[in-house]
Amino acid sequence: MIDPKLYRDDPEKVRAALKRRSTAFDLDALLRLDQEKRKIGSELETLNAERNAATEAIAKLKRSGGDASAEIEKTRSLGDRIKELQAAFNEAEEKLNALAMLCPNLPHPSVPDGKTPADNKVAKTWGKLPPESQVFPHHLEIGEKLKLFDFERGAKLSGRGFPIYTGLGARLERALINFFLDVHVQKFGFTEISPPYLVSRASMTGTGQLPKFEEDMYRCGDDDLFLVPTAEVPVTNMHRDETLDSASLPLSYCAYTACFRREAGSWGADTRGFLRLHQFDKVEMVKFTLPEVSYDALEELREQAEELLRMLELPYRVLELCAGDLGFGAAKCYDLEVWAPAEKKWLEVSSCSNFEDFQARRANIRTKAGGKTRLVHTLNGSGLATPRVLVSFLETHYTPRGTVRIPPALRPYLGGAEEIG
RNA sequence: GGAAGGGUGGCCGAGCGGUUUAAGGCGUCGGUCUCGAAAACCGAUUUACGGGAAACUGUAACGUGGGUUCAAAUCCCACCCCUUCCGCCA
Repeated sequence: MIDPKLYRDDPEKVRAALKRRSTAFDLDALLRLDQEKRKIGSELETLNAERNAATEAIAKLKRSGGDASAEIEKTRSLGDRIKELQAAFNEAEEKLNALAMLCPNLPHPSVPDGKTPADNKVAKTWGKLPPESQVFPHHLEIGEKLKLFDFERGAKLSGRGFPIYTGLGARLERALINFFLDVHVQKFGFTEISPPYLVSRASMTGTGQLPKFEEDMYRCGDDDLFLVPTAEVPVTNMHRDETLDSASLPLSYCAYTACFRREAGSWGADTRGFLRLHQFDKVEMVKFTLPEVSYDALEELREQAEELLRMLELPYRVLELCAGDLGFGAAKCYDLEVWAPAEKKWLEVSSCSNFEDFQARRANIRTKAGGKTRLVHTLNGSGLATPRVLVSFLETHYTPRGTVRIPPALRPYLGGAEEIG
C-alpha cells in the first residue's frame, strides 16, 4: 500500500509515477473514495464529540443525585445517527481500503523507463559465455541419462509441474539448498528461518500476494490457508504488527521452503521440463532496514545473490528492471539471470527487490528511534531458486565423459566428489 | 476434537457500567542529590487520524467483529489466540 499522504498532497506526482508502470490503476477512483471517507469521518467525529459531552453531563448529574432523564431522552437519537454514520464510514473505509490494496508501488526515480521485459537494462554480465558453435546437451537429456528426475511419475502423482527428483538429482538439489543456506548464514551472517508452508490470508495480504493475485495461489479452503508461493511471505510476516528495536536493524533472514504457484494464465509457456513449475525449492533472503539505508541493502542483497552464482561458476547477468516490468510491490528490482547453454537462453533465478514501506504499511511493521515511530523498509531476494540453477548447472558443467563436474564450493555437500554421474 | 480458565499499556497486574488512557509495581528516559555512582525523591513514558504557528486540542483504540445502553475495558453473542486437563497423532 502506498502512503495516502502522497496522493492527498500531490496526486499528479503519484499519477505520473503510476503511469510509468504498464498496469493501469484508477487513481481518480481512489481519490474520490478517500475524500468520501474523510468527509464522513469528520462528520462522525463531530457527532462523537457531541455524544461524549452529553454523556459526561449525564454522568455528572447522576453522580450528584440529580435527575438526568431529560438529557438521556435528548441524547437517545444521537446514538442512532452515530450508528448509521459509523456504518457508512465503515463501508467507505472498506471500499477505499479494497482499492488501495490494488494500487501498485511507485517506482523509485532510479528505475529506468520502459514497458516490457525487452526494456530492462543489463546492468552487468559475469562469466564467459561459451562460443555459439559449441553444442551442449539439454538438461532433460542429461537428466534422463543420469536418472536425475522423473517428470512422468511426478505428473502421475500430482499433474504437470510437479517433478520428482531421483537419486543423484535429489542429492544434487539438496546439496544446492544446503550450500545456499550455509553461505548466507556463515558468510553473510543471515539468521536462518524454517517457517510454516501454510499461511493465513492476513499474511498473504501483508506482503501483497492478496487480494490481487489470489488465483495464482494454492488455497486450502476448509481452513482458508494458502501454500506459500515464496518464503518471503512467512518470513516478512513474522514481524507483522511489531515495532522493531531500531538498534536491531537491519534484520537479515534466510529461509528454505518449497514454493507453490498455480501459474494460472501461463499455460503453454515453458510447459516442458524445469522452467515453470507448480512446486519448486527456493532459498529466500529477507531484510528489514531503516528507510534511509534500504537502497544500500538492496545492492548488498543483489551482491549476495550474485556471489552464489559465482561460487557455482555459472555465467550470469544482472537486469535492472524497467518501471513497466516491476512486480506489484517493488519500488526497484534486479533480476539475476543465469545462462543455459543448451537452450541458449538467460533464465531468471533471482529477483532482488526493495519494497520500501509498501509491505511494511500493509503488515504494520515499524521501528522506533528517538521517540519517533516509522515504518521499516522491507527487501527480499531469491538466493536462489533451484530448478533453473540446476538447468544451467547441468548443462554448463556437463563433461564429454558424460559426468557433471562439481565446482569446489559445492563439493563439501556431495561428499567431496569432483564430479557425479 | 471435548472440558475448564484466560487475553488490559514495553512487561507484570488491578479495574468488571459513568470522574479510566486506564490504579499499583517493574522497566526505560530526564531531573534533584553526589567527586562519581548506587539508593532515595521529583517528573516523563502508546499509537493512528484531524485542527492549531505553538502551547494545546478533538476523535478512535483494553484479542477481533457485532449487539445491548444516554454511556462498555466492564454486560450479551460469534470468531481468533493462549494455558491446563482429556482424546487423537508424526
